[in-house]
This record gives sequence, C-alpha cells and structure tokens, in this order.
Amino acid sequence: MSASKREELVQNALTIFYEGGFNAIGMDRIAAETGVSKTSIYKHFRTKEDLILATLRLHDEQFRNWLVRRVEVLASEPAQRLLAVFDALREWLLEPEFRGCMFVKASAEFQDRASPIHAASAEHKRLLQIYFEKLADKAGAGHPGELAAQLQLLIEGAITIAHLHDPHLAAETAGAAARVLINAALPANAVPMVAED
Amino acid sequence: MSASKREELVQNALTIFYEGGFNAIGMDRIAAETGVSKTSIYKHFRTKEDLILATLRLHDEQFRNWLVRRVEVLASEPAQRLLAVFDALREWLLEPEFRGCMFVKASAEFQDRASPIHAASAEHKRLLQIYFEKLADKAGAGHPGELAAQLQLLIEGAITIAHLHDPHLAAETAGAAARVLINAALPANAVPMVAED
DNA sequence: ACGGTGATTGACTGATCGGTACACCTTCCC
DNA sequence: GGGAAGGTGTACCGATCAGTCAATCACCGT
Repeated sequence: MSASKREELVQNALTIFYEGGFNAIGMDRIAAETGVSKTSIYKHFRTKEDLILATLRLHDEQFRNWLVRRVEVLASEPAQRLLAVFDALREWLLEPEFRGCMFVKASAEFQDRASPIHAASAEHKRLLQIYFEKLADKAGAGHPGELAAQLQLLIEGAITIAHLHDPHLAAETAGAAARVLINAALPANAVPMVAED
Repeated sequence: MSASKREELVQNALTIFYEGGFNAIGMDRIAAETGVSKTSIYKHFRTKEDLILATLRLHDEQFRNWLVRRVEVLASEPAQRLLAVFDALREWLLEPEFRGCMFVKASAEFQDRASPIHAASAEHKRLLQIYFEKLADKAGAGHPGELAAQLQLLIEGAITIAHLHDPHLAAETAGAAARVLINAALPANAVPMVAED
C-alpha cells in the first residue's frame, strides 16, 4: 500500500469515525466503506486504537492548519486576529457536516487518562492553547496565558452548545463574550466594543 | 421489583455508564454489577436505550437540584448567586470522581439529532440555560438571556477542559472570565472585580 | 515465459453484543 | 395443601466485535 493510499485510508476512517463514533463503528465497517480489506488495514495498524490515533493525528494537523490559515486571511492586526478566531469558529460551527469536536468525542469514549487516545485529545487542546496564547501575546495582553485560557473555554463551550442546540446562537454568543474578555484583557482599547444599544 | 429497587438499579447503571461509557458497557455487565438479572432489567426497560434515558433523567434531576441548592447556600444576593454558580462548578470539577459531563458524553455517542438520547441531553442544557437566565434577570442584567448564554459557554468549556487538562485551572479560569462578563453585563458595579495581579 | 516475493484477501476465531425463551420459584388466596 | 400469577435466573439466539491465517494475487528481475 502506497503512502498516499494509506493516508486516504486514514482520511476515510476519520470521516467514518467522526460521523459514527469510535466504539460504535467496527473495523468491518471501516473495511467495507473504505474498500480496503481488514487484513490490509491490520498490516498497517496493529490495533483499532492505532488506527484511531492515526486519524486523530491527521485531524489535529488538518484542523490547526485550517484555523491558523483562516485567521491569517481574516485579519492582519494581532488584536483583530484574536477576534478572527471566533469568525473562523463560526464558519466551522455552521458547516452542515459539523458534528462537534472529534477530540472531545474521543476523550468521552476513552476517558481513562492513561489511554493514548485521551492523551492525544489533550495534546490537541494544548497545542490550540499555545496558539491562542501566542496571538494574545502579540496583541499585547498583560497575561496572555490567562486570556488564551478564557477564550478557549468560550470556544469549547461554543462547540458543545452548537452540537446540542443552535450553532448560530453559539457562534454569536461566543464572539460577543470574546469581545468583552479581549477588551478587558488588552491595555488600550485595541478592539472596539459593539454598541450596547 | 419495588419502585425503590428500580431506582437503585437506575442509580447503579448511571454510575457504571458514567465511568465506562454507554456503548462500551454491555447489558451483561450492568446485570452483573447491579446484581439484577438481565431478564429482570428487560422487564422494566424495553431496550438499552430506555435504560440509558432513565439514567439521564435521574441524573438531570439530581444535578440540577444539587446546583440550585448549592448556589442558594453559597450566596443570597442575586448578582453573587451568578458568581456562586462558578463556585459550585469548581466543587464539581474538583471531585475525584469527576469524569466530564454525562450529557455531553451521551450526545457524543448518540449524535443523531433524532435520537431521544441526544434530545434528552439538549433538554438538560436548555433547563440549565433557563436557570441561569433567571439568575441573570434577578441580578438586573440588561439582556439576561445573552449573559446566561455566555456563562453557559464558559461552564461547558470548563467542563471539557477540566476533563482533558487541569480541573483547578479550568475552574479558576471560568470564574475569572465569568467575573468579567457579569461585570460587563450588569448596569451598576454590582460585582467587585478581583485585583488585576 | 517463469519462479519468487510481498501485498491483499475471504473466511475464520473466540468473545461479546442486545435481546429472548423457558423453566423455576416464590407468594398469595382459598 | 393446591394452584394460579408473576417476578427471576439460566441458557441461549443471531449478529457483530477485534483480530488472525492460509491461500491467492500482482508484479518483478531474469
């Protein structure tokens, strides 16, 4: 199996797991829907857990790349980029394929902290946190780590609520709250508040 | 089976599902660990889904009762009660048995919006939102629904991050962010800010 | 054209899944 | 004591689980 074939398999497995859950999807179904026989899959991934880890690694890379590039396109000023994170978030939440955060689901199904899957999910969130902290620092926040942590709570909450209720409302609420938190954390009024009517 | 026996079964199933996940725990294990035979369980619950729904209903009731009473004890002034929600949240996140939100996990494993389990999870969050909105209204917020939605994002985010990373940090961050959001949403300075370092 | 080699496969394993058939055993009224 | 009634446990159903293996396929240098 070529490297590209392998990546294609992981990509397809990613989609299937994302739509159906990890425990609920069996390897037989992965084999059937990807067109790759189970034996071949097990040649490249020792266990189902290994395959899941590969999908998580791929998704982590794809998602963070997408986010960083989207934010770069949406804004150029550091303070505006902090807000642009929430514009990008809205775009994601409003996608019709949106089904919540894959890593949150993974950690929900593999909750043992000793599980590599749980660890991979935690690592993804940690890398995001570092990215937000860098943005907050460039924007001039007094305590960039604190602001980044606060914004991450909003983002995770918005993902959860968007999955359970209205994605529009979750995105708008997160953006409004982020505006307040960012404004409170930046020294000057670097970010204009929306009119309070 | 008496009503109390039935409730005990649901309570035990709740604990087992919470610790092990819904799909990952089989009915055989529920029977073995509760000491009630599978046949008896199926006499009272038509399907596994029915049993899960019963555990979710029980947990919804227990959790919201706990939260409301805890907030009543922790604070008496309306504005302080909004903050007390985050004190209660901290207590929960720091419990050694804390494993994330049961409803978030349920909706992660049963993501089809048509699933009654997904609906029950959404309903739980909706009831919480209504409670927060009532608190925000009594505290004098100009747009209580908006403030309540923002606070709920913080809470959901804190639950997620506490499960993946440090519960202490998640609780502290949520409390600090809530303070900022509440202060910005209330007309007077009803809630004193913490010192800025 | 051919022998060899590594990738691929369909068919299989024992275990477990959600759910059920039936025999049993208590309980109660008489 | 007899018998009806209903709750309970054992043993089982077909389906599916993660994972394996002997046989087969495609491709390569010669």
